[in-house]
Amino acid sequence: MPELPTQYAPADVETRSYERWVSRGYFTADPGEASSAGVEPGGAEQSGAREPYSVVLPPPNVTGSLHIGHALDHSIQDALTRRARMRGHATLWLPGMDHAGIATQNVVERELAKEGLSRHDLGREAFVERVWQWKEESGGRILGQMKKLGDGVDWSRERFTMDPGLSKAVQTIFKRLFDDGLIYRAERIINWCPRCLTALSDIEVEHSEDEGELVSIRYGDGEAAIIVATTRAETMLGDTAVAVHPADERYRHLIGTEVELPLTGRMIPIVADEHVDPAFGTGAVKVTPAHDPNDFEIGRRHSLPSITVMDERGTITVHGPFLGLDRFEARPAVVAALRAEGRIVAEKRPYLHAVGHCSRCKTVVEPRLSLQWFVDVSPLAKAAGDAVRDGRTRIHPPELAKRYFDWVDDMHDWCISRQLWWGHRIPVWYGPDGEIVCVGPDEQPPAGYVQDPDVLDTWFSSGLWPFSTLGWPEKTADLAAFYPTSVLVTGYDILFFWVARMMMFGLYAMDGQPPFRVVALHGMVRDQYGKKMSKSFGNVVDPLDWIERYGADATRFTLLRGANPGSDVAISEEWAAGSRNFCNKIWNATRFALLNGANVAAPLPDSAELTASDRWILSRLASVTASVDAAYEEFEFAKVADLLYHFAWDEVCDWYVELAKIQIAAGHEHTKLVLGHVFDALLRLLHPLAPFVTEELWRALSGAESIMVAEWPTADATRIDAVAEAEIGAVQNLITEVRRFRSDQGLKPGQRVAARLDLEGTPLASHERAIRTLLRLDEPADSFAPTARLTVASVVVELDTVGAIDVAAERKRLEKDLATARKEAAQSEAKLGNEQFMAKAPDDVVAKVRARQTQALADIARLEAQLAALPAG
RNA sequence: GGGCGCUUAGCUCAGCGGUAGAGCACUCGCCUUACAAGCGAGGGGUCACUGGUUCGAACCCAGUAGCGCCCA
Repeated sequence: MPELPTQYAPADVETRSYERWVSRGYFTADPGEASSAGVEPGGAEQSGAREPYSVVLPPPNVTGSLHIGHALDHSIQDALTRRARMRGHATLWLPGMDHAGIATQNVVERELAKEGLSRHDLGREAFVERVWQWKEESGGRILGQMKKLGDGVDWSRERFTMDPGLSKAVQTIFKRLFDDGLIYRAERIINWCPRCLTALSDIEVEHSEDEGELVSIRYGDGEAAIIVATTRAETMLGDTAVAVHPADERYRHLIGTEVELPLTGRMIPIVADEHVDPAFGTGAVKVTPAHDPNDFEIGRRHSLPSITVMDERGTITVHGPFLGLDRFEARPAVVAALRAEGRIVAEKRPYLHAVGHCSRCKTVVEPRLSLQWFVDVSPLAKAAGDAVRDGRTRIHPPELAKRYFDWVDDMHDWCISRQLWWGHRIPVWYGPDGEIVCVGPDEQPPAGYVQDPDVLDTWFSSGLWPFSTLGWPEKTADLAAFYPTSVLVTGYDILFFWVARMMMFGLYAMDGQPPFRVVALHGMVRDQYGKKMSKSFGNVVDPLDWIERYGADATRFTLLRGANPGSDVAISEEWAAGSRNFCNKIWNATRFALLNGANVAAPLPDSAELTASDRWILSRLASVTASVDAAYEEFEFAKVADLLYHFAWDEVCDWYVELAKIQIAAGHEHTKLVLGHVFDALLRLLHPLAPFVTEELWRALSGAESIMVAEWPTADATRIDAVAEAEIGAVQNLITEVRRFRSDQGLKPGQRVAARLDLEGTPLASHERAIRTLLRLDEPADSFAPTARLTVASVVVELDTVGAIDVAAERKRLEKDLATARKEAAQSEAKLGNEQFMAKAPDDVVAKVRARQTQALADIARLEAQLAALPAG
């Protein structure tokens, strides 16, 4: 057995343990051992069969790095999969990354810009080659972070969304959707980023309340004049109508007439449309079909022309004076020109309104009319909703399911083409005469055809993640064994976009089998004041920094200890230090057990051969084990961590270890077996939360290879022992009371005091030795002359404090206790005197109150007597 | 504008019908041979507000206020 230092040094053990786990293949899943039955996450029963338990890691963006939110997400998955392995499941935790089309391309373009180059200077092929180089570098950093965290992922199955196999999956499903008529090409208004120069889907647009302007403009003159309000005056150059509500009396006479569009001299019609809100502004709206999604719909209904007035960079392309101006320069210029003509009726500035921004670069998104590829999501979204409605997939916590339904039940068609170079190229080829051919993975395009230059949205490939990573479309052993996955662990922030997409594709590709049995959602990591972490605020925690300073176990434990289902996690430096202290506590307690010959090998004796202390801690262990299992079922990691923290520290360390010392000194050899058993179980229970420290200690304790392959403890109900729990509870109570007296009296902890205990006939009778030792009470000599007398639950303790006792302190104490007892007596008396209460409250509640009253009255009598007996002053 | 959630000790959060809890922070005393990253003791809360239901409400219901998130 190696000597353990008195302080746990995480850095010494973490790298070593991790490398050993990997080299021994503990993380590597074996589908051959998995039955196809599947198992509920958490697992209801410990089964003899190697039932599969599978989790796919939500793939981080290859171009980023792991932040503390990832650390939380990973800690949860690691805890679940480590426990599943210990429970005997054929366990897979599959890692990987996604190619993050826009983000990655942006990063590499920025690099190029430093060299004074653009991607066009390199050309598509060379640029993509360059992105792959960056991917290796950036991805490697993430892998290093995962190892530091201790992630027990199956590295042999690491995947990347651009891998050949996953690319084949993309092409396969594209072809299937295309052939089923669920992918189509159409000219629509899409979200366009004029900086990234690509289309975006709805979810890649972030809305914020921004300050803008609301300008009211008079179109036409005299009788025929009509006033419209807009936040985007520059788009008036592309107006092709004014719309009013058909029932709006103010404008009824104008419907069907034409009005002159200022600055342009064009005549545009006034049309009636149900979708105009008569209550908003003047009730008349300008219609710019090429630059607004709502206007586009109005245009379609009324067969209006679309006039595009900006190019892909947001530069005005029409009407002399404004030609070449950026859209934000054009806006004031257009307003000024209108004002010069006396057409500005009102201006409101600043005007708060919702503005969409590119989620990648924050540029204001421009609604743009363009030809793009779309997925018709209606049948897919319906299926995705139904799978949750009928319980094939459970969203946890269930309150969040509503958000999922809100999204999938009202989903717009999904724009999947991106004008980028980095990504999966759209597998559609165009013939010389406008023919369109979708090419499957094993097919060749006809000669002379040209492939669509665009690539697919990254979410298109990450939506396939739960099965493309397992080998789909091939019928692999992994797919058979591990799909559907047991649980998806992710933040509630991407519930609707990523999760919904995986649900849609999984159900579509896998014959109605959803990709997960459970979606377990966690919250965001926040700082100690509940504030969002942000670079500008300077409150960001780097997980690697914490791992270095407090250890990976402490970092993980801090996160898990705050992880209540679906709610945010607040963390701080001080709590990380607290977790480190806890690891150190476990370290030293186990060190104590080892130094005292804790024995794991031999079986535990029957209860009859054990002391009450032994039976008590084993009873507590059984309860705690059962509670931990129950908490895992509900993904209540905070509860798991809390249960084990308190059991380990308050019960095992503070009491059992102290009692065990006394038993060992008295020659109770079986204590070593109990110590061994308790620490063995405790370390195994803690292992999923704190893998490194538990591995190091457990190997020393057991002499076995690795705690990773040890069995998960089972709650032994036969060890539940109410008698022992009551007995030790009484011991704790007595000891605490006497310690309180000692503390009040200013007696130093180490100072020995003579005392007479009368424990005859009480449950404490067999614990006199422990009580005297823990309280440092000597046997009374013949000359014993007590100076103080305490009564604790009918046990009388007389002490000779050697010298005058602090009467004032004692009086204060007694008066405080007396006040508490009186309050208690008054409360219970009021209840017992209440006829309604006596008539309607359940018997056990009445009995409890009665017992409380009896106790309170006894306490009052005792305390009053003690106060009366105190010397004056 | 629509929807959801939150408000409990200084801070972060549990508790969700029957005596208000935890961690950290705070006060006092201790190097008591596993651990000072520790040990012992202690102080601290009209459970946002107003009504209602109930024998009994932090907990259930209604309303009010403040905060947060999502969607438009």
